[in-house]
Amino acid sequence: MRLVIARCQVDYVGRLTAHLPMAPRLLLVKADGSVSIHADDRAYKPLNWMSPPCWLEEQPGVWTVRNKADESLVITIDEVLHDTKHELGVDPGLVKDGVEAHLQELLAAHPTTFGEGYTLVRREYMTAIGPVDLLLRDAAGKSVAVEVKRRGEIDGVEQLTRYLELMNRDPLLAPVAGVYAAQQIKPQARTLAEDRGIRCLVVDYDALRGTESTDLRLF
Amino acid sequence: MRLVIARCQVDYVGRLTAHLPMAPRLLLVKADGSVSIHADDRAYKPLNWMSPPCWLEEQPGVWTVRNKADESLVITIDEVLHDTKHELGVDPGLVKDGVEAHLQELLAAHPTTFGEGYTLVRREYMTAIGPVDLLLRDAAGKSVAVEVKRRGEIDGVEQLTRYLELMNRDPLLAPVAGVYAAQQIKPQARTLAEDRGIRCLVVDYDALRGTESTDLRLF
DNA sequence: CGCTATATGTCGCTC
DNA sequence: GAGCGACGTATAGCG
Repeated sequence: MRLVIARCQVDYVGRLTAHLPMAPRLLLVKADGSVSIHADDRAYKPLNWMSPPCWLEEQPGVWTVRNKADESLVITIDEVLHDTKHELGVDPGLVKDGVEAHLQELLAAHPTTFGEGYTLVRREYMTAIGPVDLLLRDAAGKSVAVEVKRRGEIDGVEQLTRYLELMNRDPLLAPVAGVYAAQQIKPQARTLAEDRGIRCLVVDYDALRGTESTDLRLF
Repeated sequence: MRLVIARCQVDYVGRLTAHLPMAPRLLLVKADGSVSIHADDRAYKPLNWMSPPCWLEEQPGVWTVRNKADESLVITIDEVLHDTKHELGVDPGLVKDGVEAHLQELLAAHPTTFGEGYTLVRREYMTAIGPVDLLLRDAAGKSVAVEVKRRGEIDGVEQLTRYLELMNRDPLLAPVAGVYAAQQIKPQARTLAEDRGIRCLVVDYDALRGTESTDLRLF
């Protein structure tokens, strides 16, 4: 990783055209060839950048970064204030906990969370407009489509509504009931869901994980 | 802006829980108090971060960054390999030249792109739930609502559907037809749109701009 | 490689 | 502060 502090001007031409007037900034050149330009505010977002794969051509006073799509980032350097290089190696990577995938996994493993006698048919059940998170059958054998979200907001209800509309036209599945399962459901989302006959289920992630470890202890 | 290269371990507890094992990384501390942790790849996204407003408490070997929502980032530092500070001042900021607004503008100027005899009623036609990008009338005088997007995805169809539902309740407008206009329309979005009776129109931005310059030459 | 859903999305605007 | 839409969204996962 190379760290350069320099007075520079930046011109991006690609999906849009953007220009940064001459000023001191951080230029970050990473081992994968990517380049980003940071100002002294905002943690997350660089002012400008080029994602890998891309190639940096360095000439005195002008850096040009290009990618396959012929987007370009031209960095005109007026004065270099700092320039160091550091070997970091490959990062072991981030371990996340509490994301949607894990929640879906837990619910798939414990379909009775949705009710007595519920069984799992499929995770990621494919439809023409995308995959339904969980397809279950209730005790009576009726199809139940489940949309899983960490935070239940209105767009998740829309998503499930689309799936239900489509699935209910399939005579092999219909009638299909809908359940919106999330760790937290916003009032607006709940109102819309219930108005459409979709059941809302607030899932206690820690309790579910607890069940999991209880199972592990039992067997 | 402070640049620190250090062997560190990071633990984030907040909207989710995340952990980074001990490894050398870049710690970026900005003037606004924000902190981000970068590996030697990916230009855009830090491995972990805390956005401003937030506060860094530095103790020997342990940095703790906290925000109002009581999210926390704990950085355990094993070894500091580099530590420099640089005054950058306030950035003059980015100048963008967008595409999206221009596309709407071009279509408004050339309503016959949608069909023979089409005329523009209004751009940004206000409804109770937001502005419709374009309101047109076809050759027969029937209302046509247009949603313009650079890339046509499914949420644009939902948006247009909501507008159409509302507008079709207005006796002065109804019946209102819908057109989804974009430079590119994803198959999923097309399927949903056509299923709802919404016409999809793929717009050639360059051709349209070409028409524009032809017009300019003619007059 | 292309497509789709997710994101600690972030950012900027309106209400 | 919440809600909504755009973003050069980026990025991961799967066919």
